Amino acid sequence: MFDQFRNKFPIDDERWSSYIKCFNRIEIPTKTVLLEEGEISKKLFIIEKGCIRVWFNNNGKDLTTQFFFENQSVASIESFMKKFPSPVVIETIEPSIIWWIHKDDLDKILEEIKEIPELRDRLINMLFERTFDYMKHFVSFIKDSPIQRYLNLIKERPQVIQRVPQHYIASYLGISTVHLSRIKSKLVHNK
Amino acid sequence: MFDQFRNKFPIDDERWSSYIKCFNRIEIPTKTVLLEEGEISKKLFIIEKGCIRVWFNNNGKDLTTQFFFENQSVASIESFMKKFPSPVVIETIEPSIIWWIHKDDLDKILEEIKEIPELRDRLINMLFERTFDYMKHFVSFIKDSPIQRYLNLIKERPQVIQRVPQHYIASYLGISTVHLSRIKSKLVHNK
DNA sequence: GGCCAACGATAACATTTGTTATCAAATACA
DNA sequence: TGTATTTGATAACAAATGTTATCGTTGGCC
Repeated sequence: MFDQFRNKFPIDDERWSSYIKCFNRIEIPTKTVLLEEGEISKKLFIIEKGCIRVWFNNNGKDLTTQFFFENQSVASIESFMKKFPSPVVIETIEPSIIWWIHKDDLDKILEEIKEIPELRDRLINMLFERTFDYMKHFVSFIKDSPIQRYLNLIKERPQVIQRVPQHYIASYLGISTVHLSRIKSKLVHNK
Repeated sequence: MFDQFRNKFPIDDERWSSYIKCFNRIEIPTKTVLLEEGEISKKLFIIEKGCIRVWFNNNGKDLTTQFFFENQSVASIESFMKKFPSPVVIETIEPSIIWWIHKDDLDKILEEIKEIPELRDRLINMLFERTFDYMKHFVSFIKDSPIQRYLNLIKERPQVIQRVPQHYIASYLGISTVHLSRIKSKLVHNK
């Protein structure tokens, strides 16, 4: 899981393994909740295998805001950073293998590797990689029609189309499942 | 304009006035464009009097993303920070009195006052004050109906309702002017 | 293998929202 | 002051989207 970082930076074996020890590996089934709404996020998750969605409850309907797959890291960023109660739920949508690290340990590691800024930056970058996409997704709600959002998704994140059940995709696009079905059928027939 | 900062921090008169000199005061009519789409933002604007809207062209329609009033500062943040071409237009919607400072001068000042971190932080905070609201506005597109967005606006930014022409408000809410009219009339009659 | 739940398509109807056109009121300005 | 422009309301119609219900398919699980 972490081999991509090994050998790239001057860290001796002891230190490396002390870092690795901070990570915990769990195997969990579909629909396992990793972070509840209202809970303060203290763990960062990294996906070895499987798929996670992040969503919140909006007047009884779930509204999916993000999907994550293998090698991506997941947290309720605001909650994790600022110790707010999380507005969102983090939940698996496939049987998954997840690594997690406690915020305290992560902070310690980040503090310790200050001397190797490239590694530190690369780590931080990896952790918040998806934040930019997240923003883009928001803007697309303002700019684009549902059909356009769906086409963007096909183009930019085909994994989502392939692996995620359609009703979660509908919730991500902000439309009803029926309407998503209609859009798909229109795309097949008219084109 | 800048008196709110004077006397609060230990800066001698010479230095203070050298800073003030970096700011330029202009009086401009309604519909003056302060930053064009595609231009690289090099000026930060502060409003002494008047009102500014930020918008972009989306398939021929303008889509307003933010409004600014007295004592707020305005820039196309991404463009200003990273020297990207600006995706947005910055334009007055009232006859206005604006102060502006060039990015180079601002950077110089921020560099110089590093020794007074409180002032530096307060300045930076002031500059990016509206970014958080901006985010909130995006989320509300996903969570709320147009009626709800309008009610939120009445509650949280009554100035916008009072001072901004209705078609700009509609464009900010992401609906047609006709629909905004309908919403208003529904609110008056049903309630 | 059989059953139950999850998933997805589709139809019928309701509601929301956009479009176009028209008119009245307010405002700017020559 | 008079006229043109901007602004806002409303009606009539069209398009987009939601809701509810039904049905067939798939897949997990005992």
